[in-house]
Amino acid sequence: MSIEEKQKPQRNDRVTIRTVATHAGVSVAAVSKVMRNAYGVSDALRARVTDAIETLAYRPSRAARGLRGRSFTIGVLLIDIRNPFLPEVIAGVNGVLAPSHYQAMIGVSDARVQLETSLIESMIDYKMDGLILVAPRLPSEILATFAVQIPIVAVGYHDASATAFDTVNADDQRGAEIAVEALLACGYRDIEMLSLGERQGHAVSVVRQREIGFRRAMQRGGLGSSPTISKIPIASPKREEVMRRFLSRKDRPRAVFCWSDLDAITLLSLAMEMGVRVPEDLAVIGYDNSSTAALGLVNLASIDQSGRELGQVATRALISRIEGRTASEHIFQIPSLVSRNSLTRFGNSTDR
Amino acid sequence: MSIEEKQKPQRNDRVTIRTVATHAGVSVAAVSKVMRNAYGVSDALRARVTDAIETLAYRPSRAARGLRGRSFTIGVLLIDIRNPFLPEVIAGVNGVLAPSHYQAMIGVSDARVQLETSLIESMIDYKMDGLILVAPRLPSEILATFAVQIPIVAVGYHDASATAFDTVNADDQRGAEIAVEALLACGYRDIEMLSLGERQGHAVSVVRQREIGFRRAMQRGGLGSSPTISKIPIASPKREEVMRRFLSRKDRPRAVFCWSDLDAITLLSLAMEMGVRVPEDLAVIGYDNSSTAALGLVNLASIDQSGRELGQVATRALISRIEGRTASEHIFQIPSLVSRNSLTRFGNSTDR
DNA sequence: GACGATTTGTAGAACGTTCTCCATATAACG
DNA sequence: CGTTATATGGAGAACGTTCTACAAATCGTC
Repeated sequence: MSIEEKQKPQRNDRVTIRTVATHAGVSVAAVSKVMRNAYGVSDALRARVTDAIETLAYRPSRAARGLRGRSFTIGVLLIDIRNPFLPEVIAGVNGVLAPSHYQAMIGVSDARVQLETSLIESMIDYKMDGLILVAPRLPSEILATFAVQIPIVAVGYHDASATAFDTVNADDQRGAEIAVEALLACGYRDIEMLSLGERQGHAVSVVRQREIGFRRAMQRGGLGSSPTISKIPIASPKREEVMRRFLSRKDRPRAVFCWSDLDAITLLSLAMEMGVRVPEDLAVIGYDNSSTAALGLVNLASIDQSGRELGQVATRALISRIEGRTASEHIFQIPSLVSRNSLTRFGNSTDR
Repeated sequence: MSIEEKQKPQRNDRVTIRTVATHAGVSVAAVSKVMRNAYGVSDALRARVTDAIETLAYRPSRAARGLRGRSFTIGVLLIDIRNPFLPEVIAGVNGVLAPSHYQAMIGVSDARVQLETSLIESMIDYKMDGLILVAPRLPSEILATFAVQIPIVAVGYHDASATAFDTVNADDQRGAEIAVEALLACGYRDIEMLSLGERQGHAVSVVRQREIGFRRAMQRGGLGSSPTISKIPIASPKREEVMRRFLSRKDRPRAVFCWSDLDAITLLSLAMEMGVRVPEDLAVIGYDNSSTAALGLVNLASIDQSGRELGQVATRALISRIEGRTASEHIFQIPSLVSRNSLTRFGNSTDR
């Protein structure tokens, strides 16, 4: 006896392309032609078939489609679903896809390379039409092998030399520069970056790019050739502990640039608890301009990189690639500063 | 000429079950049997096939599997990806699924019934093995028709009388009661609820359930038979305006229960901006115990309903249903109160 | 050593599409 | 009217699995 024993009570007679064909009194091929609006269909035939489709409420099986042709599905891979920046990207993707006949299916890899690989493989095995990978961890060579099998657009993945797939990025180096420039403009000289302590941090990741931008801007501002970059672990318990230690350091810098709002907001919160005044004692600037940062309660200055727009652009690129483009594209968006109270006390006296 | 013209440059010779069979010197059926670990396979054969699979790095096509048998994929449908509660549910689902051979594919309906329907249909058409619907908008009868075609577990959908599908819920009525009881215990008598202004708010939705619980607890506390419930629109611009108006009402209540942290946090923020002190002028209690609520900066009391746990339970229920259970199950979790400064000033004087 | 029972492996028909030929029917043209 | 082009519809072979039926081999058992 196998474990896989299953009963099938519901002999749910599905409406297939054959049902439609019979009902309309035409061949299966004819129906298929109408569905794909292929060449060689008279108006009369089309009308008849369309009618039958309507009355039978026929939907082509995606599984069967995938087996033979295209499935009209695009796969989206997210590293993480907790970071509020990622949902923004999804919103952008869905926005562009909504009026089309494409649909998005999302996989979440939780930053595990193993799972990331298997999800990408699954999406290929489903014969999806294309993939949008948001901040993937896999090295470029691996992505290239996948890209042979399926059109791929990588978002938040800095590899402008990739020829097999497209990339869509905000200019993270520039974003970090803008942050530093803003801090400099406020007169701060003693600046540190709080970055992400990744294990396999590869150069293509947005975090590393921001570090590069940070270093360059600091140098350009004449603040030494190797400014301090502290790493915050992503795991929860140690994370707060490290931040607390940072805040109570007696050589704590006057201003800090965080790689993400996620960290910046936690930092703000801990600062308040520990009696470190922001921005009087410590100026903070984040990255992503998440909706939480915009709250009056939080009031965190941040670098805006419109995830929604990134999602839109990536989707359009993917569709154009699905439709035949083969030369790779590497698109850049320019981020911008959103100044708020965590940077410097402004004119409007919202009492915090 | 059709629009659908596509070139196929990559004749990427896929490793199929046939390749494996040839390589191992056995029949296709034999390989299939090993894959499904079905009855009637000798150890020798199994070893040979497993070897071949290994060396060829064979992965069965999900599309083809879907066409004939099961696809080992379960679909998850989210109304919304912005509400940080939803990602928690996903985390729970992924946690349970990770060690199994199942994978989750997520669709986001953005609360549009149209899109919700078409995503569910797609998932069925992909021959996914089961569906987890998180707070679906579709009426129960419609879900029942879908449930005939595919195992379904609905999360955050109060219909204990459904026989065709399972439901997994936190007891939202009880949650609201707990919130009111907490406010009563603090001595507040003048309590209002800020609920969600849904268009097609149906009785099965969590929001309506919380309203019911709110009403009952208020009555039980002797605070009138029809306590005030204000509706906050979900659309962004009007939303803040309505909240501001609420805050500046001169008959503003002493305490307020928000249907979601999402609203509660915005309210807290606007209150600060407008000089309404929390909790001295207004006590606030939210729902979901999101990570933002836990921030010292926000310090919002909230009802905890562990989305992660909900996701886990739902996934286990779904798997058991996929594996043959037919009687429907309706599972309840009991939410709990997380008390914080927005409710009443506590002993620990974190200066806010 | 004959005969049923059991174990092990295979052939081949689905599943629901797409899409490449073909076979007509009709139009155009000299 | 014959010939060629063009427009329209259909047959049927994939696609990569699963799974039922069946054949062959092995094992007891009397």
